[in-house]
Amino acid sequence: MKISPAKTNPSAAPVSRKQRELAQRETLILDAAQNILHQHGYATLTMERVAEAVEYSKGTIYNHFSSKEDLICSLCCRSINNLIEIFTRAVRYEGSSRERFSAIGIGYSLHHQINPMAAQIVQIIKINSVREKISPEKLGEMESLEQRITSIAMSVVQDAIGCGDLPLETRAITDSIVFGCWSMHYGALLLEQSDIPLKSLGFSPAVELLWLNTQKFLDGYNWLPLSSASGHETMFRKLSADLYEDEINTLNNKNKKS
Amino acid sequence: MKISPAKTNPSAAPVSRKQRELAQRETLILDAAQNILHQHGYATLTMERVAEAVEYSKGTIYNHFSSKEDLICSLCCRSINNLIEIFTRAVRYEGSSRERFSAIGIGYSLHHQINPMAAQIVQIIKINSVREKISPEKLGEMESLEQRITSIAMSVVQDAIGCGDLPLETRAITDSIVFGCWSMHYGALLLEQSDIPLKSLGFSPAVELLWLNTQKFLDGYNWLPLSSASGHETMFRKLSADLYEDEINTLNNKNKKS
DNA sequence: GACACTTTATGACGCAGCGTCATATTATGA
DNA sequence: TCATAATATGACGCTGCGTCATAAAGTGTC
Repeated sequence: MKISPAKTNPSAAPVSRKQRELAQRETLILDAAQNILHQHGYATLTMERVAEAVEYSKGTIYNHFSSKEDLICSLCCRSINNLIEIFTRAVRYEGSSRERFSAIGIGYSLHHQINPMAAQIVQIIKINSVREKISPEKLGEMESLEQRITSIAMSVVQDAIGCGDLPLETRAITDSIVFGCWSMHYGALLLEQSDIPLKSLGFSPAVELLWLNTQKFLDGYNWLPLSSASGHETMFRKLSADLYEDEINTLNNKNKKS
Repeated sequence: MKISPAKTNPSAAPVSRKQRELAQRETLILDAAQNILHQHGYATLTMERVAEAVEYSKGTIYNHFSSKEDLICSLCCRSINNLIEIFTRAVRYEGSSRERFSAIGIGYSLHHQINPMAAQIVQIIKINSVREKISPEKLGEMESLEQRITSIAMSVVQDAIGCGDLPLETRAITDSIVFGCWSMHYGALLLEQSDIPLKSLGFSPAVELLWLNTQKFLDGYNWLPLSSASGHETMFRKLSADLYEDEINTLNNKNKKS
């Protein structure tokens, strides 16, 4: 049983009604899966349940996704696409290179606070034995998205080097700065998501620490303008207000409800 | 079916022959599980297979571990215990506070390079739906180990503040430094372990980046003595040679084989 | 060593969830 | 209207977890 190409990124290719219907249903399925994930957790995400939610049979779901892992990978791609939009917004911000880079971090953090399951999914997708079950095409798609999002982050670092905000050392540092921030954010959000009792281990809220640490990290690289303790808060609030009004509202509503 | 307390940490309590035999078998089971994990990956780790490997029946395995997740959690505890030994070694090192703290990072990194599966296990254990299946006692045990290892790292930061190597700011920073390093290391090693093609995304080897970034991070906090590009390498080699000879040999042998 | 009784080991069984495939249903087009 | 192709369905096979009635081994007493 084969089915249309079903591109996540609808290229400019002409699409027939069939293809549109198919793409639509694919979205429907993904929405349903996301819902189940958010409302009842990963353990209850079964293909049967997804099928039931969209009122199609299991077989039909399998026409769209070659395995459960494949479906999850698609959710992951969605998430990265979402992040790409956020990153792009941050990069276009009118501010110093450091502000723009920091804004990326805030966006990343907000995205994961709004979609707590995203972190779990990303985490699950990274487990090798899970990866093995994903179709090569979908893995390729995810990889190319990762490529795109990485290059967005790297471009800001390049800008900073270009305009002298970052002292140019002999060694290439673009990758190390991006990797440092990525790993720090990734690690911090995973640690927060998992129900490790950080608080009882003596830690302040992860999101706060993450912001502070990112600034210290950039200070370590002498990324101008250097931060000051008082400047931190101001900058954080400014960037949040200027770039992420919607996200912050969403987050507040979410917290209110629970 | 109940069975003896089976403490992982053999407290000074008098142990009967029975209890000793039981503890021994528990070790046997854990060894077998670890083996399967290392040789054939997570996907093939089934309770049946473990039972077969130790030549006991499945039921007997379940006398020791209430679920598969419980068993994995025990492996995780082992891993943390291993890390505690490494951290302790680092803390006792005769050197500056910064060297000792950095040494912790190196040890953490080495441990995960030697036991690639450790990262995967830790990752798996952090997924909520997995956690739910672990007995509260074992989770408590793990938590207390996490408590211990955290406090070891924190103690070095405290020392540094005490002796003036770290400028004392108004805000408590002990937790933020430890959390920053933890998240950076955790994130970096997870990213490396997962088969994300970091190289093709334009990144240098994760372990190198991790070391550089850790130093930049500590520089950002003004942890004396500040690092210099040339000093990095020297310090790294010195610490590795002085503290982790065994680990490095193990690692080299491992790489030679493959 | 025989017996009663307790403790421990066993693997067949029930169950859940993934993925398949023969069959049923619907769409297309001549 | 009918033939043929495309798609949907859900019963089925399979794997792996965890249970529990039963078997086996151990322990203590005479």
